[in-house]
Amino acid sequence: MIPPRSTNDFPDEPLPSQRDQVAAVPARRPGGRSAHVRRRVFDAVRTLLVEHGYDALSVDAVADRSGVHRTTVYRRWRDVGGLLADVLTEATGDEWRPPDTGSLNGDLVAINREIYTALTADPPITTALIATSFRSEQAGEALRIFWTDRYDRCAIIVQRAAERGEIPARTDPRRLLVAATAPLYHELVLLRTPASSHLAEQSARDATTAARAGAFAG
Amino acid sequence: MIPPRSTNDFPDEPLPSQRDQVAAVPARRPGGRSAHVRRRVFDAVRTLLVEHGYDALSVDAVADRSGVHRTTVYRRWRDVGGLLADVLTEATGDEWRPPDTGSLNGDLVAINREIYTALTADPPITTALIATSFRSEQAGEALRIFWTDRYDRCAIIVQRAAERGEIPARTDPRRLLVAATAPLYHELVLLRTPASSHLAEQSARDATTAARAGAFAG
DNA sequence: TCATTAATGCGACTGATGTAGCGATAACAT
DNA sequence: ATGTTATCGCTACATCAGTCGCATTAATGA
Repeated sequence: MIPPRSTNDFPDEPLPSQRDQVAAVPARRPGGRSAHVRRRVFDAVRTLLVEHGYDALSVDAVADRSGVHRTTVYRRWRDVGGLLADVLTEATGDEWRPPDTGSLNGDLVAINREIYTALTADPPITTALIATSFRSEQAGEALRIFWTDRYDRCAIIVQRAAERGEIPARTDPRRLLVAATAPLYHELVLLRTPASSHLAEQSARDATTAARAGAFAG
Repeated sequence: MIPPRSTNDFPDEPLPSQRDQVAAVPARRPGGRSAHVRRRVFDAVRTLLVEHGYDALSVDAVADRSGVHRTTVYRRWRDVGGLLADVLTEATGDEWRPPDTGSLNGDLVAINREIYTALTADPPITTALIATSFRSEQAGEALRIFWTDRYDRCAIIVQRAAERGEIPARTDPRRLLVAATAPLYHELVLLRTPASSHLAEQSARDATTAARAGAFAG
């Protein structure tokens, strides 16, 4: 349905072997102008998000704010989902590291507090991103990659806990992490439960208890 | 922002004490035509959903399909979210009962299989409803009510397990049920993980193990 | 039967989203 | 420097969601 589009600008220069071909891919031009457009648009997206929330985020608003023309934004990002996907992707290559508090429960609590903060932030950018992921292929894919990356990085927490002898060695990291964090997303995003701040600690504690009892090791 | 609107048609006749008041609420007319419109529109929604999926569901499409005029649909349901909310509400007053297999794990597996089936159905109506709940107040509220009702009804499962001595008596039903079901929603709806059919059994088993170990009782 | 008036039908209108064509600008190669 | 052309700016257009005012129909009460 939706034609495949690279959200990243100019990820690679054409290979030298391609330069001489007849039907060569058009040469890209990352220099100067395009980069400026990209930066101005991203700044506009972030500014609009934190100042007026997701509802104020339309392609037109971003275009007005950034000074870049409407059609240019549409051409390069297609829609709001593409914009958010690209901004998220740019932010996800960061140096985030999982917590290391010395205990499984402490690590899980730290993670859940981060999630809780993100999901109850105002304006609710994370929730808006999740909502957008249902409407935009690009946003959905970007979010999926983001989460996969985070769960992969957090696997070390489970490994360390196993090495300390807190939990069985065969414990599946992803299952444990999902069990610890999913209730937060479920209550706050899907069920829209009035936020209770000890939800983070509670879910972490329940997951720790489960892991110690040998769950996630089947 | 969004003016409150009753999604249910003619839930109550005006009270006798209101009939003589000067600025009385306009009398409703449930007879014949309105009911026909309602039924035709609902049929159109359901038909479009199962035949062409959520993407084909617009107010205009429903109006065309049902033969009811655009503006009438807009007036009575406001948007697609209102339509879905009303259809869901009509379907939720049913006689659904939680499973009773004789064991906590059996009951949780049965529930999770239902959820799994719903979330992997094609066309993905449940997922579409969740997506819509982010855009429509009415759909969000209807879904919230639906889920709250289901979790309330399922509390009996936890009670029975406690009476059988499977789990501590102080186990919190909702926490246990959320722990058992949330990973399904998380993987299938949010993370969009390629569906693996034993996810239902696995999550149920992990939650059972956790409950036996005394989680959800703090 | 008949008057009243909800509720619907109808067409026109607004606003927002997204696209197409084309000229203008500036990045790159020579 | 200079030509080529990728990219951008601009205008016009198309589509869809949603609303408004008014005419028409039919449910209700008398």
